[in-house]
Amino acid sequence: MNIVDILSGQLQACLKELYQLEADASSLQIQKTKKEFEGDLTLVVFPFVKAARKKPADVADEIGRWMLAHTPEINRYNVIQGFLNMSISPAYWLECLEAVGADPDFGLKKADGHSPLVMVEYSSPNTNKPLHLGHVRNNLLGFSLSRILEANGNKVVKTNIVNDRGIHICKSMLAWKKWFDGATPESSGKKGDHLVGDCYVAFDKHYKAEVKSLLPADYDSLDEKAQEEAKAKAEAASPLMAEAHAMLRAWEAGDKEVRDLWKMMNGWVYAGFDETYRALGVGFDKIYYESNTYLLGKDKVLEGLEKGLFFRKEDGSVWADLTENGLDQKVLLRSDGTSVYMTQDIGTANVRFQEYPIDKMIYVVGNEQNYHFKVLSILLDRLGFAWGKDLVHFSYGMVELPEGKMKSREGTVVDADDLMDEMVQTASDISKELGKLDDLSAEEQRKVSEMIGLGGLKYFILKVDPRKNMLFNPKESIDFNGNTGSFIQYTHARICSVLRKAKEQGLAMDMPQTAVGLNEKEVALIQHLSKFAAVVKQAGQEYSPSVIANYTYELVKQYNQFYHDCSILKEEDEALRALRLVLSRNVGKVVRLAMSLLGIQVPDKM
RNA sequence: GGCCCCGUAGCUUAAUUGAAUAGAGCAUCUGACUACGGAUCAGAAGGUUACAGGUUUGAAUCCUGUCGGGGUCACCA
Repeated sequence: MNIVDILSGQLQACLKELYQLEADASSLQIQKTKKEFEGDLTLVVFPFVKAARKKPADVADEIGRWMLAHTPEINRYNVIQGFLNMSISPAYWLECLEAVGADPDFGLKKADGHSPLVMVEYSSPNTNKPLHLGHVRNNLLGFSLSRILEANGNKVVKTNIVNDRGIHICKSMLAWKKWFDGATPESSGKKGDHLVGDCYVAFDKHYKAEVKSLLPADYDSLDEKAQEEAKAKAEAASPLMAEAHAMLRAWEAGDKEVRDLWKMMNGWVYAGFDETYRALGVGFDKIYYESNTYLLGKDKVLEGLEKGLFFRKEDGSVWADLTENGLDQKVLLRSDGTSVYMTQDIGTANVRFQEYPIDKMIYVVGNEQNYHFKVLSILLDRLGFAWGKDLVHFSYGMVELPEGKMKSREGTVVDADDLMDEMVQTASDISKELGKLDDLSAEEQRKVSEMIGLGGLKYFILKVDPRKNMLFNPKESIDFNGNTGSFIQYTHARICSVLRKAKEQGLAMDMPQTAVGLNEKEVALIQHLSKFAAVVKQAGQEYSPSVIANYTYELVKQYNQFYHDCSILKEEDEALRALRLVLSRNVGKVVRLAMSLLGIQVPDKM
């Protein structure tokens, strides 16, 4: 049992006895004692001062005396103003340390028959261009989130909805037909998604040139408003765009030639995406395609219309009135009866619910769609989906670059594949320069470089609070100092090395039976270590990998301080050495576990 | 303009959701190489948490206003 739970149980009894207070566990503020004070855990007593009708320090002292008398885990206490600092007995910390090693699933909760089924949607790419840095954040968050939810005892279905239809794909298709001379991934030596992305860029280039040629001769001399109008007119008159729209209509009508081209080009893209996903280390349990689901929401909307949940305007379009929720009206079906984005999401939700008994749905989608998901939640709830009201939009901020924003038009996007290659290459270069991997085979060197390069990238992105916009600096992310993935990986590799040497020398690595004294740093380390389970739980509730990341960094930092403070292998006191080896092994175990929740591999040697 | 999010050291960022002197890393400066892996460790310096009020025993955190940045307000997805 967690020490905080033990203390909070005792404190509840204490408060009842002393002040007749019924305090629930959540109202007790137990926190780690600041390092400048003596003690391990601190109770904030201010909330009880009123009921006790005494000075804060007196209340704290009274509670402290009671706790010391009734709680074997506490061996000392001191009071500073309204803060009660309690010291935990070393025997308890040793028990904790042993518990970490003894439980093979330490910190993880297994799913059982009663576990909720959570579906996590993430990635959701368009098939007209390759994945970029923004997708990387999405994929890493979605994947890590799924792992954290699993660690909390949920059954998780990872899902991806691929936006494989629409005008943007037609643009790529049209460009390929016109200007690419039958190029294929094989013939061009390009990854399929990149080739299709090139087509898209080519369309945009030609289209822009075309629009420019359609502008009136006196365009430059017009005022701003007139320029806008002239431009809109030119865009509307563009034959290229008209052709793309014609293609979309042909696609929707099931035109064989268009569909075949569409299938071929999407096939290229999927092969390319698979490669990127594999490199990133993410995956899915179920993939939905929008070409299969984009017509589905209509029935649900019409059903809602019949029930009087929605209303029809004179022109035939169907709307939801959200004014009672403080929002405005939202269109659900166009006047020609066709679906909009929102309708599709309703349809997709319906299909998912039929295929899986979902208890909770989590959408990992950028924060520019906050409004959309607010509306979706209300609509699903109205339509009777049990999880509609509580659907989670795991909203994350944009990734910016030191040079400014990523704009696909200006070519300042960072391509996911290029980025990963670059990171791995940098990791390899630095390792070689330092001569770290000299005794490994070329194959092992490549693997380790991959782990380090990708680990740096993943950790850099995951350690930041997902809600915030973040600045990605490729150079800093591969830094080997400070709060970085490689620093954590390095420490893990060194722990492995220590354990290897201990084994070679035949040193004991079991919990000593005789009493062993613990110094401050060791206690702090064990205390932090034993917090792991609580951190995983917290991360699951907040849906935030950054909680795990920052915890792991703190643990590794503490270990390094402990490591430099003592000679583990050269220690002469056998029992103490064994204890320190156990400590090292358990830190290694927890680091490996925590990193696996982030989807980051840790090498034994690097 | 309406609504939503954000503003923390020069830079990148934490803060157990309201607690003690706001914690790290980078960069800068100083120290430690008989290294069980120095891709390390110890230390210095750097803050009126955008600003102004308010609530509270206590505010980076909650409320109001101002300024600054972003997003969103399509019969696009």
